[in-house]
Amino acid sequence: MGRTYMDCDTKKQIILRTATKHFANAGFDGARVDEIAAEAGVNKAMLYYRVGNKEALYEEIFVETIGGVLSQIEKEIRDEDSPEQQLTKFATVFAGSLNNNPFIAPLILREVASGGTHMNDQAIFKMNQIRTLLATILKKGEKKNVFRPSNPLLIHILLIGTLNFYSASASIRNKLSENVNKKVNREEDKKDFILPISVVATEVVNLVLNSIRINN
Amino acid sequence: MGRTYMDCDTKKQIILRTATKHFANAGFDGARVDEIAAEAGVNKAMLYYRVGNKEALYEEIFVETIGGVLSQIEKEIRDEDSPEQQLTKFATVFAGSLNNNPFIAPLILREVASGGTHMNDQAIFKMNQIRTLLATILKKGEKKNVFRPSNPLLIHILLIGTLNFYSASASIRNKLSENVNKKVNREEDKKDFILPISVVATEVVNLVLNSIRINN
Amino acid sequence: MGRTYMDCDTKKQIILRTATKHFANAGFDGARVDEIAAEAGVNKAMLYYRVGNKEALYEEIFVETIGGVLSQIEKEIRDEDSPEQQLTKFATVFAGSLNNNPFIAPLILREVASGGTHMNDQAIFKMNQIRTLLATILKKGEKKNVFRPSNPLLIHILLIGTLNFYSASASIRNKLSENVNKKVNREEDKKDFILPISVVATEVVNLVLNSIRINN
Amino acid sequence: MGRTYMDCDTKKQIILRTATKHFANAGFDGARVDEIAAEAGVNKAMLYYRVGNKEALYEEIFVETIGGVLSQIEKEIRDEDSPEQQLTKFATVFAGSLNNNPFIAPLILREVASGGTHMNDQAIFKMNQIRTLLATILKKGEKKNVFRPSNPLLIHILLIGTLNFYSASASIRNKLSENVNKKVNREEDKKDFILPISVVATEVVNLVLNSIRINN
DNA sequence: TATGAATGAGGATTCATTCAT
DNA sequence: AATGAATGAATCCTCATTCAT
Repeated sequence: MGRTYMDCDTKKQIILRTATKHFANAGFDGARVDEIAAEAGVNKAMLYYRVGNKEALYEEIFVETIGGVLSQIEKEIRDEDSPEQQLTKFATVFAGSLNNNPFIAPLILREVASGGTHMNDQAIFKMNQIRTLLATILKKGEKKNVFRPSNPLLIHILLIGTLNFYSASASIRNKLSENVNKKVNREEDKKDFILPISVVATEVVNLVLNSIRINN
Repeated sequence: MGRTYMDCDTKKQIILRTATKHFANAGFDGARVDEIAAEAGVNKAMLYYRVGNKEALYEEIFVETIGGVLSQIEKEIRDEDSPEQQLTKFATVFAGSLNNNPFIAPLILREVASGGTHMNDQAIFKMNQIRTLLATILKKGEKKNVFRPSNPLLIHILLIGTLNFYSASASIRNKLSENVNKKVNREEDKKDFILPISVVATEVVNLVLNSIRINN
Repeated sequence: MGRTYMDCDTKKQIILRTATKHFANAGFDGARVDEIAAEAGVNKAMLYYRVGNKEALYEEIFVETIGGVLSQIEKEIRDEDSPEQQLTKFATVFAGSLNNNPFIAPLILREVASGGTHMNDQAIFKMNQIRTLLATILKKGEKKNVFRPSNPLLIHILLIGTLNFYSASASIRNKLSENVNKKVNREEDKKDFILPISVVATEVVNLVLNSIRINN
Repeated sequence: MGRTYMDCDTKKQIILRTATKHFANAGFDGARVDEIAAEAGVNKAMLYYRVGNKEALYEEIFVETIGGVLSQIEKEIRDEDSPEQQLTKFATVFAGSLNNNPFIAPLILREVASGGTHMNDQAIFKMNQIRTLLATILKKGEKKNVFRPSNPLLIHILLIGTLNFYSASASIRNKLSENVNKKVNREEDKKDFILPISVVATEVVNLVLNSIRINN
């Protein structure tokens, strides 16, 4: 019956969602299969039956997570947009993803920190597609003579690194801000710590545009 | 005899150095005390005798690592330097630290990803001092009328996030570049992936300076 | 199927029985979870799966053990018995329990010696019920004018302390008797050491009765 | 120098006193050599140098403790006393020892519970001497026709078991009394729990005397 | 005599994974 | 498909004891 299929899909989705949270919060080694199964409301053996093992579970959620970001960006960027518009969208859509799903940034940061230990080919492929997408935008701008030549990787890291770091650092920034406000009780300082990520995205992309844009 | 003291210091230093590597590579949960002890060439019980436990070991190496970066920056930045010089030094010295010690960036990224789970007060304090140092440079520039008003946290994240991400992503970038070169065998692309971090630092700081510098 | 349930119960029962022996023989700190699991024929992880941890295991067997004694006494003492009969039964049934289960006395003595370090509320409650039961018998005797007023705690300790001490001291008494008989080889002395606990119970309870009984 | 010797003796005494406390409170397996050394203010290696090992330390304090009780009883009981006086003194002096040194009872109870695992020949010898002493008093009473024939071991256990149990159970009785008083708030009940051990000794010995004394 | 350092052999507990039903 | 039970291989940590000086 369709119902059974739907139930299955749903259950799998719940497992993946729960696993994403645990892997993001605790890392691959810190996450506990028991806890994931319990929180997802499925029997542990069932989880293995459906997913394979911890490694496979991780790979699945990682690809899914990165894939989500990629498809979001691809969906929003139109061919008819100007390179400048496309670059801006790249940053803001990425930031939007991080904002909607707070587990993306920790997952990426941990994976980067570990040198991609747990990334499979699919994950590498999708990460690369994101990078390629940005490079294409920049090349297109160069061709249209609206962007100066630039190092795409540098700009990629600038955007992705900054936004991921900002997104993931929310709770550390909280700690730091508490630490600050104990001593100096300036309201302005406190405000600086709670900048929305959309603003960060805009600022960073403007910085980049100011640098590579060719004005006439 | 001084030699005895030196041996002790050395042994603890070896433990800390080895632990730093393992915690950076595998994270708190992924690191194995047994492996750290074995690689450091000390008895496991000895490690506990000197350090306390895994948590304490981690805290110690984290504070030491962050403290090293901080003191390096503090040492290099002179009062007599112009705000622009100071800002540049902030970025390049930080980048230099990451370059000399490849374990700094992964440690920071993981800590950020975990929301600072394993950071003690000392660590928070030192991280905050780095942030404060940058903010002070920016404020000074504002006062001297050479910098436009800016959000210090934003610039902090921009510099720190980008550089940490770049430093830690070395091996992932390798994977991506291999992936790229399999298909398209352009030498130029390959070059883009092996940019030295000092260059990244210079580029990023120039981006920032172009944005906040007041020209006359 | 019922069989599955029975198997489970049986396995847990085996664990508890084995643990009781080890805790009685070696105390909480002296007992080894590994040995208990091995002797019970279960995997160590299984033991944790079923019981929780060493502390919980101990608490469980202690409550079970004390509970067994209590329910035995409660079962044997009838309302229609005279206070004198009830007091006698209290002592003899308690002694019978100690006789049937040689681990009760060591468990109690160790717990008393440690100040109840490992006793949970349930254990305290059950021990108290035993005490209350005796006190009730004595009060009833007073009301019926067959017992003189007495300190119930004193009589409690007299009965319980003596019987526990006697039960647990079996092997030490053996050592002492060997020691005695090496020098003086009197058969009568040897006999004194192997008095059955039921006799001890009768003697002690008669002592008490002689003291508190009101004769007409 | 005599001073050095005195210092040594003193230090050894401190070690033994501290060890007695720890072995009484935690048992042989629960006691920690580190803690004993630390609390005694001596280096752990020094403790081993002076004492040998944990086993030897335990044996030493046990013999010393039992020996103290024995010599106290021997000192107080006079040949010229009547058997009745001697029996009374036996109980009260033993109770006095337990009262002065709260570690005696737990040590004995634990040793009894473990079947004398850690008792050496000396300890057995001294415990036996206490038993012999009582038996001698009883025999003497029989010969003088003031005591009925009795089982000396039984009376020994009655006195020693009760008093040890009472002494060691102080903190458990506290727990029970708290438990009682939560529900029934009768002052009299509370009083029953804090009977001085000297009273217990008198009561028990009177019970025994009433039973074995020949009245004319 | 005195001590900080060192260690081997455990000891409690956990965890990913599989099995039996 | 689903689950409670089972397990081997760690994993962190401790502790009595010894060593080097």
